[in-house]
Amino acid sequence: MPVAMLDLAVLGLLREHPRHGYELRRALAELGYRRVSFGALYPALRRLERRGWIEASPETGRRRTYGLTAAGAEAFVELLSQVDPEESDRAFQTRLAFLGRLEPSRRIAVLEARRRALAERLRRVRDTLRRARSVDRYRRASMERNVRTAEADIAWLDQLIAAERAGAGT
Amino acid sequence: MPVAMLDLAVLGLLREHPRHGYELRRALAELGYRRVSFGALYPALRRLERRGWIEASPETGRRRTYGLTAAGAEAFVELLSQVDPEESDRAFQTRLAFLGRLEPSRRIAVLEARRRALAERLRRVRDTLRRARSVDRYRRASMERNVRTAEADIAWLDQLIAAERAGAGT
DNA sequence: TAAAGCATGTAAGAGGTTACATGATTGG
DNA sequence: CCAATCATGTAACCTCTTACATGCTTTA
Repeated sequence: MPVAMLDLAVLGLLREHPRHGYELRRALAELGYRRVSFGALYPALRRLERRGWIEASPETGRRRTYGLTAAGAEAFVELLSQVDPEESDRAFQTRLAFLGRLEPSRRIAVLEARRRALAERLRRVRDTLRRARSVDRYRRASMERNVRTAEADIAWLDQLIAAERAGAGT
Repeated sequence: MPVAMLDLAVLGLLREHPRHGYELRRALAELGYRRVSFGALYPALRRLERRGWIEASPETGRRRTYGLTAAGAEAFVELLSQVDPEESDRAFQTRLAFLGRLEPSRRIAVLEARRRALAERLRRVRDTLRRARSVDRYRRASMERNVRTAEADIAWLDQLIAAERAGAGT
């Protein structure tokens, strides 16, 4: 069950306040989503509505303004808490953007799950690098980059976890 | 026309020598693809065959062994050379894995196109960071990570480009 | 008044996922 | 002999992309 990150982002944004599709697109861009197409966004809204996670308020002019339902708020916390070990950096970034909306204990669990996943990835990448003797220099460069990036991300997560434990306020 | 990276990887691997599906899956894993599903792989082989880019040699037992055609070799170089500015790190990594198969001048063009795309990304991310005053600390942490990562990747590309210009042999 | 931006949507098609189905071969 | 691995595939479903369609409002 890989969570659709667009769904998570939409729920998270509607948790802040009701919005219509076009407005969501702008907010998503600020979250770092490079222009979500309408062919992705509007069907996603229908999907979430069908599941009872969001609902449209009476239309104001041409706009369909959606708000989060109670079930949606629950689903949001659930989706946000489930870290998939294989999830991409991009997906984790979406998760992180809404981490402040979770209770502190759940936040730490998410950060630690991500840290474990990265540590495992680092282990695998180092292993591949060790076993690969005569690989082409581009492949080697790419593997070395993977090691470097994973190390930097783990150190970064450690900082976030430490700050979280220190119980910093926003 | 966003290039399907799986297609590119398959063409690149078959350029080395003919392989059957199951074997391709193993080779893809070594390239860093976390287990490509058969429901993705076999249809991809059919697709490439339909386009005349690969062809199966007479079957050996249960295996269908595919090789690259002349048209496939041409398509491979074409696909490998076209860097999409929006392409993900993951996609670029696939491209990089086969960069050694391009002529040196094209290699540099690919690396520089990627560098330009990253520089542009960095510019945007810095801009967002500057304009974002009162963002939540997780979002800020994530933006700062983006800046750091982009800077590291640009420096890394600069090294690759310099090595390329120096005309290093494999 | 024309262009750009606001606003919502549909249709076709590509490509991916999971689950299912089949059967041979190899190793403990 | 049973489990794992080799090997190929299909079917249903999901989500995304691009392109198209419509029409209002603001600004140069």
